Amino acid sequence: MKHIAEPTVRRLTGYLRFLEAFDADGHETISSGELARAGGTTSAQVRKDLSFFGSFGKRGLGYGVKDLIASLREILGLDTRWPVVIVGAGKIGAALAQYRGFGTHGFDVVGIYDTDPARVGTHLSGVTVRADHDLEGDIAALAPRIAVLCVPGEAAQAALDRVVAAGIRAVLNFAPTSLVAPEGVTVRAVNMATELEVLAYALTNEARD
Amino acid sequence: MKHIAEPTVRRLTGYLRFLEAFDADGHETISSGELARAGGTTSAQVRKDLSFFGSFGKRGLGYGVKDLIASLREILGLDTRWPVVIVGAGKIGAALAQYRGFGTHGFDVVGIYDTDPARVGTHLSGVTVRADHDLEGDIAALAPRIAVLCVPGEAAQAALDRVVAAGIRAVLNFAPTSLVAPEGVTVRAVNMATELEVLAYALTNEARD
DNA sequence: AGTACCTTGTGAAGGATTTCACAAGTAGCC
DNA sequence: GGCTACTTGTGAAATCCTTCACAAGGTACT
Repeated sequence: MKHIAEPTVRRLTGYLRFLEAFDADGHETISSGELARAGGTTSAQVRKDLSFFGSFGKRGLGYGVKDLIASLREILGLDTRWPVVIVGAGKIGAALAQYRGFGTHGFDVVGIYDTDPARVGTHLSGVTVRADHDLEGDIAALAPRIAVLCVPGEAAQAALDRVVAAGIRAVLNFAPTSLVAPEGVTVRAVNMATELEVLAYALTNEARD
Repeated sequence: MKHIAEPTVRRLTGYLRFLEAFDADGHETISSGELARAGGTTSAQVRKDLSFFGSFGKRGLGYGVKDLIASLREILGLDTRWPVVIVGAGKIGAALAQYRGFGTHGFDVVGIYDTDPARVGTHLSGVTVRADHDLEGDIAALAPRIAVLCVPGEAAQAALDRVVAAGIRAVLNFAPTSLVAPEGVTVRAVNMATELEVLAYALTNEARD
């Protein structure tokens, strides 16, 4: 498969989310134009995005909602469940562990780790916080594919190095630090400070009229 | 000013964050190459990014760390403080209201709103949760420039419409829904589900070797 | 003052992504 | 069956973004 641009993948996830709601509303088919309006893009973009993976619609009719949902799930790799470990049981880590949307989207929290002895042993909706030195052994045993880093910025690079050494190849980083990862490891960052700063820039510089 | 690409702005925030740490370590100057390594890009990219806004370095020497921090703060609009309202005092909204990094990055939470009477009146590190019908009046009185939406997906579009009608032009959306906003309003989304799905895609399709 | 060595700033080239525009396919109706 | 109306899928064009490559400017040292 040719390499697909990240913005494309990101849009596909948006289409999927909208389609699920659209399906729940009882709609049978949808056109690229409707999908575009919901996803904040254009109909040509929608069709191009999908065309990288095949041909899913019927000319004159549009796309079958349920079919397209199934196709997108398969494309995105969501036709299977993904075990996830959370590193760091502070405010963010604890909130994530209890977030139910995790499970409903196909991701299972199989472990959460912290260095603070006061947190180890506490329960967060079904998962028990374990000591951080259990991390490597648990990764070997439970084979999670994704690690979510919820540690302070100073500790983030070290945490990344540990999970990568233990075999993890995909990381979601909540620490406000940019991390360097070896080839073959995908790291994505969720960073409120960055988003707020982009907004501040927009307000400062892109004032219209 | 010519329009600046969003990836550029995003990288600038990363440079700023790294420079602050680099400054705290006592460094006086930095080269585009060092900045590039920290930001996961190339030296040419760093120089090009900065060149859109002027010329900040000394040939042969690099950039003065403190000078560049000041320049970036000004470029990004962070040389002033930004009042922010949070809509929704559930788990995420409450966590954000208590998040201290908000303030240290130049953003002040001036109000937090919820529809649930059980939450109204509770205190979250210095800010009292107010009833959602106070939102419009408070926006008029306190003139926040940014709204952070922490409401459930179903309520997000309505919340956006309300803050936009009240005069807000920049919105950070934590709800897992893509929102449509009128021209001139910048909306950014923070969405863990999307990021996890991008990781699932990467693991599924971009396996190397 | 001259030489060696660095690093910036930037046009130009290259590559990637988005938009355009239209042929081709499908349904519905008379 | 023929006509109309609609929508997809996709090369080609246009736009946007990144990388290249090098002149120009600066320091340090002899």
